[in-house]
Amino acid sequence: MRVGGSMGDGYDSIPAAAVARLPIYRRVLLELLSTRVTTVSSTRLATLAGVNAAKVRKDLSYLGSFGIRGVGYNVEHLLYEVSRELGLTHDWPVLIAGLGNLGSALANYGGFVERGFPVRALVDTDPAKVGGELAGVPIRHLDELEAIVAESRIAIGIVATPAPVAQDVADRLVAAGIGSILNFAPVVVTTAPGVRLRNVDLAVELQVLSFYQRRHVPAGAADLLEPSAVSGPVSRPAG
Amino acid sequence: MRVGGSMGDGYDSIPAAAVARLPIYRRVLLELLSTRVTTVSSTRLATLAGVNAAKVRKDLSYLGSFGIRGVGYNVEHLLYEVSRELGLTHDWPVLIAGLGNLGSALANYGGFVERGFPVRALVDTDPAKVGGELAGVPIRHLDELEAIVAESRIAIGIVATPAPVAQDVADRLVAAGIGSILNFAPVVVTTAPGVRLRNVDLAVELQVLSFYQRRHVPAGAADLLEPSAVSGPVSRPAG
DNA sequence: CTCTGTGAATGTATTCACAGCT
DNA sequence: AGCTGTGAATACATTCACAGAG
Repeated sequence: MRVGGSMGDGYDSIPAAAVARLPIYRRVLLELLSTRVTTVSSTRLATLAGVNAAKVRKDLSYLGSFGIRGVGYNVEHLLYEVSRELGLTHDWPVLIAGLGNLGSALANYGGFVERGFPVRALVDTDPAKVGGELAGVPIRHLDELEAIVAESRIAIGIVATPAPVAQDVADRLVAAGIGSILNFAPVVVTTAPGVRLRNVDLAVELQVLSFYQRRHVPAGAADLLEPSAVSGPVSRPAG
Repeated sequence: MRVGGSMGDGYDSIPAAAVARLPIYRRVLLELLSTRVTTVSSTRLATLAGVNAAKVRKDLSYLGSFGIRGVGYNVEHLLYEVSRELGLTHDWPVLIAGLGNLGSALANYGGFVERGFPVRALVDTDPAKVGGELAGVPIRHLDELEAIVAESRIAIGIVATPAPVAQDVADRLVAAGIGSILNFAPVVVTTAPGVRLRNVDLAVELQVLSFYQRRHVPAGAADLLEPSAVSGPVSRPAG
């Protein structure tokens, strides 16, 4: 994936790769807590998270020394520490900009609110949509952004617009004072340094799978691309 | 991120981190092609992809030497080479298992078919859904998996079920002969070696953003978690 | 004896910087 | 001159392996 370097502020002492795994550990810990398990070893946590035990111990050691040698980690305490490190001791209200197929889907998807990211505002520019609502949240016009961000204390903006307007919308979100942007539009957007930004492409993972499976072509599938006549003239020796 | 190691087959000479970026380059190249640009330098490609030029050149060098010194890369030819390397010279029909909020959303999302992953089959176990259709694709019962996989030449199975049944469904997909699985259920699933598998959590990126923004708490947000009474008893020195 | 926490070792990824082609 | 392709250098991440706490 696609984890960048140190994301701007020079504060992070925790490696980016470890940060990216904390949410997985947190999910496992929540599951363990709900099944009344009170203690967990690095080995068990590793199995449930799909990584190896040394990695779990190293990752958790960046947060402090919360385990007990010979015993393991207290599930509830570790969950608290991981949540605190991730900033998930409180909710982060999000706004979704762009309510096409993907935006609507994300607005209805319960997984965000479940993990502490309630969808508090929806904006679009389509007059047919503005004034309506989705998942119980009113749809307002993109132009009202500043007011919405202020009144709803929005922390993170999710961009789910068509590619051609994604950069524009991201710029407006930043101008409205939003400090973090998650971009799902099929284009890379950029922001001024200081704004936390992630570009996510839902189809990337499929394409990666396709790479690793490419030697097993499904029989009978038609080719879409051929080495075209135009690519021939590129002057270089064959091979 | 969340890229694993070498994904099983010992063939890959291309680093996993580079593979994960090829889809981004491909997207940029498609955009350039549609705007009639015929040549692109590593610097320009890097800007559009949101990475640096040295990385672009190194990544592309794993595919071969397709650039022209002093000039740049031929857009159409490079697009072909990248597509070929990713296995995207033909479509990869996918099946979606589980049609709750997320599964339905993915079925309606046009981004998959646009990038060569047509949704050819939908399965669920809910009698109220089976027999109906979504985005023009009939919904069938999970039990018909083997037949569906064979008749529709399914290459990749997408799991979007509730967490408790995700592992079961993944096992059935593998038993039905599917070689790649993309799991969106909020739980880590595992498979026998040889099956290509990616576990994706849509909320992970939000949690990572929350980590990097956690020192800027939205004013007035209520705390959800407190150091609980239970976490106290963990015996270790403070600090 | 069990299991954590962590230095040291190893393995990957990124970046530099420049030779060499156009 | 401009730009690629790539060894060498650096930075980052993972894994090993074991001392030390319980």
